[in-house]
Amino acid sequence: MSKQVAKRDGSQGVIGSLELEILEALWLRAGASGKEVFEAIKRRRAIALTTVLTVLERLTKKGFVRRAMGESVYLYYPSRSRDEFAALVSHDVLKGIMEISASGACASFVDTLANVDPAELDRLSLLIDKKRKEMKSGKNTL
Amino acid sequence: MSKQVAKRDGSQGVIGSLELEILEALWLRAGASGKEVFEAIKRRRAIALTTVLTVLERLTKKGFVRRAMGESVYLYYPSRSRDEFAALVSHDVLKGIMEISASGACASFVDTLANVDPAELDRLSLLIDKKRKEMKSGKNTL
DNA sequence: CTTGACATTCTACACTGCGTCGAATAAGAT
DNA sequence: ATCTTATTCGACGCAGTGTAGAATGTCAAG
Repeated sequence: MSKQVAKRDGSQGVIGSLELEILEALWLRAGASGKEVFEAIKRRRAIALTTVLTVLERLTKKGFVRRAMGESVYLYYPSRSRDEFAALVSHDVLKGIMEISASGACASFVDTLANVDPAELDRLSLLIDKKRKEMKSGKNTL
Repeated sequence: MSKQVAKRDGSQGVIGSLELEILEALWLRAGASGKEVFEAIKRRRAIALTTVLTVLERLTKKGFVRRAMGESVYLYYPSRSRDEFAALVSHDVLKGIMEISASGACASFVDTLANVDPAELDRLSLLIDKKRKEMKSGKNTL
């Protein structure tokens, strides 16, 4: 139902902060054990091992993390690269926002990108051009 | 703490589906009474008047809607245009996603935009150019 | 002044996602 | 068997959202 910026109704509103923290840890250290991830997070703040394990499990259930038995303990791997992950989680929310107002979304996107990583503006331009060509040629095949 | 795609911890994960539905109603019909909004929503699905009123109040509290006394009943107005709203709610989530991976966010953005509103791609190009100029000139003033 | 009709506010329940863990259980090592 | 470490279960709390009935306020007709 309704546009997709919305939470509830199946769309899962991005991701939680600890989940992300843990993903970051795994991107740095793929193939870490639960305990290792725990140690990494613990360095920054108080947290219990089981908390980390629980979240690791939830991430696995969501498909963002994959688990495999190591020599003696389970090891966790991010199942998507940073880029893939970012693209994936942004898709729904982006779509929802664009359906409200594509131009508003664009404005906000450019502003934010200019703040976060100005150099990326150039690459964005190239991406757009590439996309346009892609669409033009695609049109004939449809 | 941590990046801002996350919910909880202050970032408010976009917006709910009914909230959005009601905002849409107000964008079409600014200055509607609670009852009128209710009628509009009711046309599409079963819902109680008080539900609509409650959400209208929450939206008011969040600053997305403003209320003023009409001749005999309160009237509700969107306090931001579609565009403004879209830009606003996208800002945080965009920032969070870009901090994970700007290039992933860009890729997803272009793809999604191409799907939702291809014509907007051109305008996005222009926006980027404009932004770049703006930044070049701004640099000297800093 | 009393009664109704309508408008607005209060209060509250349910459900979900996420952060948070302790307790229970399993699997080895000694 | 027992001690240790790894993994799983089950729970709690909290916030945001959808949901709406009950209570209260307001005002005009009788």
